Amino acid sequence: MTSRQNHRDRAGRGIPEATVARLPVYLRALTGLQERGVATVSSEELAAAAGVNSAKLRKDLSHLGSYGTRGVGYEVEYLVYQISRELGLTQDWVVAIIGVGNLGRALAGYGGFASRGFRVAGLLDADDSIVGQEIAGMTVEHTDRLEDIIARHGVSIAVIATPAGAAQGVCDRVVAAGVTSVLNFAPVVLSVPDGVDVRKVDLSIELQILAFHEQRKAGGPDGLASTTGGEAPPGTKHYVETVIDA
Amino acid sequence: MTSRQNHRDRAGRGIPEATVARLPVYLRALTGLQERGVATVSSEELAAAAGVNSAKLRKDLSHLGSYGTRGVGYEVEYLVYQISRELGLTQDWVVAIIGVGNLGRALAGYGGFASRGFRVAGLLDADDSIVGQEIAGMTVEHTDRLEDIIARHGVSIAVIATPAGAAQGVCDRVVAAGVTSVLNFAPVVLSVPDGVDVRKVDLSIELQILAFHEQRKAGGPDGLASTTGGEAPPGTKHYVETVIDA
DNA sequence: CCGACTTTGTGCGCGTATTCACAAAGGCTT
DNA sequence: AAGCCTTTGTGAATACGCGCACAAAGTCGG
Repeated sequence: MTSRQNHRDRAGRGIPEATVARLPVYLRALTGLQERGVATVSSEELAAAAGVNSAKLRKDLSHLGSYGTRGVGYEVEYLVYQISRELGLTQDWVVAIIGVGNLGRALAGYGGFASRGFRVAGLLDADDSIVGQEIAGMTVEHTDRLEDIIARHGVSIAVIATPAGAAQGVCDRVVAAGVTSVLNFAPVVLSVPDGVDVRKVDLSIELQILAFHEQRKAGGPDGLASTTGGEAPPGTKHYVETVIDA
Repeated sequence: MTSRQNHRDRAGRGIPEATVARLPVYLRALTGLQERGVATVSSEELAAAAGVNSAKLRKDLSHLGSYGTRGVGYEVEYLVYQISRELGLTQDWVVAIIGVGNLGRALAGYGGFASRGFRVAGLLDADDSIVGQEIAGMTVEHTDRLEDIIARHGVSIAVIATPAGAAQGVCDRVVAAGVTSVLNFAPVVLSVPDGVDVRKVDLSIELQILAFHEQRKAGGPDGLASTTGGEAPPGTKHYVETVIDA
């Protein structure tokens, strides 16, 4: 079906999502090696640095048509370039941060933006007491100007750091204004039209996943301070009134 | 092999990881419904609210032995309790935040902790100019006291928000002090002994994944401003000297 | 120039996750 | 009380990701 050439396929356009998610990790490990002056690295070493299986690493790299040298390893500088290129880091991406609360402020000051080809073109907030403030060398602007700023600077990635209630509205607006990638920090499921990518970062979810495993280590939901099997059976309307607020 | 009873298995102890990762999303959607006074919900509705396929939702819920009523749906309050219990949110988990920079401050002020059974027992930093500051109602303590605080408060989850260079050291210390769950915001791969869970939140990686897809939408790595197929062929030492710093 | 050694690239089998599609179950109407 | 209608729970098919293990490829020492 898919025209599968076996020679210089340029790895096809189909890099698995799981691989894409690991490329930034490899890249980070590689730039670390580069700074230490390492010229070549074996899949074993790089895999260890990235915390993955070496076969997985090799398969990942093979997807982007990368060339290692058998018996030697991979040339660090070349790999850095290849991965950067595949990830689109050889060009600049313009980012807008919407919502300048504690988190937005932290993001604005985050060094990881500028250093990797992401340029923050605007900080926006709906709160008049925040608009006009100087943060990380930028002046916070009002969300009224959102469409304007997106258009003028060619923003293609929006970082949403607003309260949950405002997130979907902001999302709709940035998408309507032409943004096709959204990084969402608000604890809501955003709905977007096809063709728009959303990635979610959710502290609360991560903590809950950790709590699950923590509980399991301690002996499962009925583990410790529980009765000797005499819980309220399913169906019994007896559950604790612990209400979890938003 | 695995004793698979077919009646009241209590869903076995084996909830798939992918399911666990979605339970918090369901829980959030459910508490939203609860606040709006909704008493029952169908898998279709809940799935829509959580942004997943309804069959997946039903299978997920079936794993925790949950009981819906055919022809009706699920009782919201009951599901909230079941999921909370399964995730371990019916008990409190004690958290310490290490690293009180911009991000640490934002985390300290994040409402999602207290509201869902996570109690922040300490803010710690190695910088003397930060130690002693009052943040979100807590006094920042020196990392020297880390082991002390973990032991005294029974911290089981450590949130690492230090610079990259300090993260592994801090991680080793908290693990040695008895912490078995780590939420890592530092851009490094932490290595931990078996039995310790680490989850990673990494802004920079998320952005790079978005950039990848953004680039693809624009026509792949060679898409736009590229030559008509006349790139430097692989093997040619010709790559751009764009150096990406740490 | 050759042989031994190292390391890549990948075929293959396995386990997990996702989705469809439908029978079973229960409520509700008449 | 009977049948219709809705919705769950799950078997089965498909897709995906992972890791082993090994042949192919290339280097390096003698």
